[in-house]
Amino acid sequence: MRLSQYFMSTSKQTPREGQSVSHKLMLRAGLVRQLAAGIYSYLPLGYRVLARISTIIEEEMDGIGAQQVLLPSVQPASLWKRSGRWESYGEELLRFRDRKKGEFVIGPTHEEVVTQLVGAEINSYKRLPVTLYQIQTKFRDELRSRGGVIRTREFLMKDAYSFCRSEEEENGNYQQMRGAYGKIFSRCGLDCKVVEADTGPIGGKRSEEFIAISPSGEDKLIECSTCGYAANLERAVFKIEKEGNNSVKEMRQVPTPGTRSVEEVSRFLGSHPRDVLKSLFYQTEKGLIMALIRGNRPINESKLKSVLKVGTLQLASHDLVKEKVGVEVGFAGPVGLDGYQVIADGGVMRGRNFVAGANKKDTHLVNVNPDRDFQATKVGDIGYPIMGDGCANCGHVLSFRRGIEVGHLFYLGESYSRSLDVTFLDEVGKERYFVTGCYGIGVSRLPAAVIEQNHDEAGIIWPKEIAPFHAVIIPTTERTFAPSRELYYHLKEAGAQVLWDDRNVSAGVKFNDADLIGIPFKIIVGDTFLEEGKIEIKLRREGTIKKMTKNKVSQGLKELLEDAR
RNA sequence: CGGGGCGUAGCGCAGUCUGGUUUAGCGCGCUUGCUUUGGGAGCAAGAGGUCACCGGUUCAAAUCCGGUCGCCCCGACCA
Repeated sequence: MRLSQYFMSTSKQTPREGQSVSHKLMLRAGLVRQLAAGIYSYLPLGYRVLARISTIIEEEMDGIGAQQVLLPSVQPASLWKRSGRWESYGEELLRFRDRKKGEFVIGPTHEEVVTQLVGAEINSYKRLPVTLYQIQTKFRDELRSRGGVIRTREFLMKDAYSFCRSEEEENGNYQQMRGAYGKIFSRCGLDCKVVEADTGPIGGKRSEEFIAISPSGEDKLIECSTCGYAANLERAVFKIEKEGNNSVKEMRQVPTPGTRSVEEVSRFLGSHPRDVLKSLFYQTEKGLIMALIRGNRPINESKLKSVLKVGTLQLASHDLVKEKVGVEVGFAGPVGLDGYQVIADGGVMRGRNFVAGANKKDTHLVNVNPDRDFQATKVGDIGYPIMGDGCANCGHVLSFRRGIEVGHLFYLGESYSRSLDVTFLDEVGKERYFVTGCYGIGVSRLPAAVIEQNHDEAGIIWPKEIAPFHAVIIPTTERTFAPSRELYYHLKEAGAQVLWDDRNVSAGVKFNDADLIGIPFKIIVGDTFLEEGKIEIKLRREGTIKKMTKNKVSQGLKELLEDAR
């Protein structure tokens, strides 16, 4: 491609919207442009990267026998009503009506469509198992998009769905898919960690995420370096620190004027936050409940939801608590609290002599002890891990990292085939529900994740498998323009993906643009060629230069593409 | 949805507090010409603006007041 004709615009300045490294670089390199909040256009350079990533995905999916399809993004509401997600998916599901007033959605995911399709086509165990996949645009009406292309409302996703005869068969499928995902991300040049994950609104029994490690990622994960346990923070289980065997003391009231937060109370009374009981009221469909946890640990609301077996959960407002319970927030506690469920974190039950609200303004209780002074309705794990917590398997101290979720594996079991009532006939002629799994990759988020892990001050450093072009030919002076042109046509004919920077600008501009857009190799035709008859190939990542005669360049490039990452 | 910020040329910004000194300015980019060309060149001449939108106050509004919309960041929520 001649650069003078290419629809590319690079910029020295970062547009105001750019915050994260990848977002800034994607805008400066002209890969994407924003059209509206969370909605992006891909320019030729950005699209080429997506196309190369898609090719890798297709190769690996085809490699494990998955078959590519294309499903509609506009889907009838009736299908979503059947699965129950018309109600449960919430505001994120974009709904609209057509001219005949029929209700539709823009698909945020495709379990309904694909399950319906397979159910209609396949009636016999003889045609199972089957895995279908597509690379297609999804729309989820996120509350807030962020990080450029990392969290958008419209995005490109690879989604695969497998239909099996048995759990065992689906397990095998899951493992194959997990292997393929590992290959895909490593070919894209990503350093990923596989973690146990929360299933979210997709549902199902078990899931794992591939997280691309990056400090600017929005997901947090914990890892154990000893036994290898790794999990998304949302899902993480952990071992709580051991407790000293303190003797139980006599409970008494103390005045604590104006100290509401755990921090204020612990400072006022000179105790550690872990010895203060954080008592929070939540509003649920089962009414108001109190969640109880030690003051140094945040509450994990999704765990709380599952302990309570409720679908929605919201921290109750100060006014509501005052009105219903008659207590000022900040002075509420479990002692003497009648008529409300108290859900206590496991850690609470092990402690002794806590500080807790006295359900009386400006007053707390000290030496509060579980069982003696209050009863928990339920005890469960409702906390997030914090620094210093140990691995649930081996007890070793856990470490914390951040990352970008790039892939997600779900073992669904029969959940969708049951809710949509699709079945096949097994070997003995019995009607059975399909055992399914679904598998996603955030395709349009991948370039951002790759850039987060592969860049320097000058710009992007594309791993060679997903680079938009392998090399850019740069004539540095007018006198080397003609030989560079000759080389360009020669390489193009040999099948190389090359850009030819035929623009009438200084060599510095060409070098800087080539670095910014991250092309792996710069093929420089300059003074060295005039003086020694040698072309230089400069490696983007390493910065090293290889010199060779003009007729060796084609072979040289081929070799470089094979060994460099 | 709660909190914070922003909206002036294609992009980045100044001007807004304290209304009039501006024909709304600067840098980058863009166009034309000449000179340049191994790491973001120089000179000269140009093009480009409903100051987000609607309404109000005023002799006078980018500037003050009210409303609306859009976008970004933190949180909540979520692949």
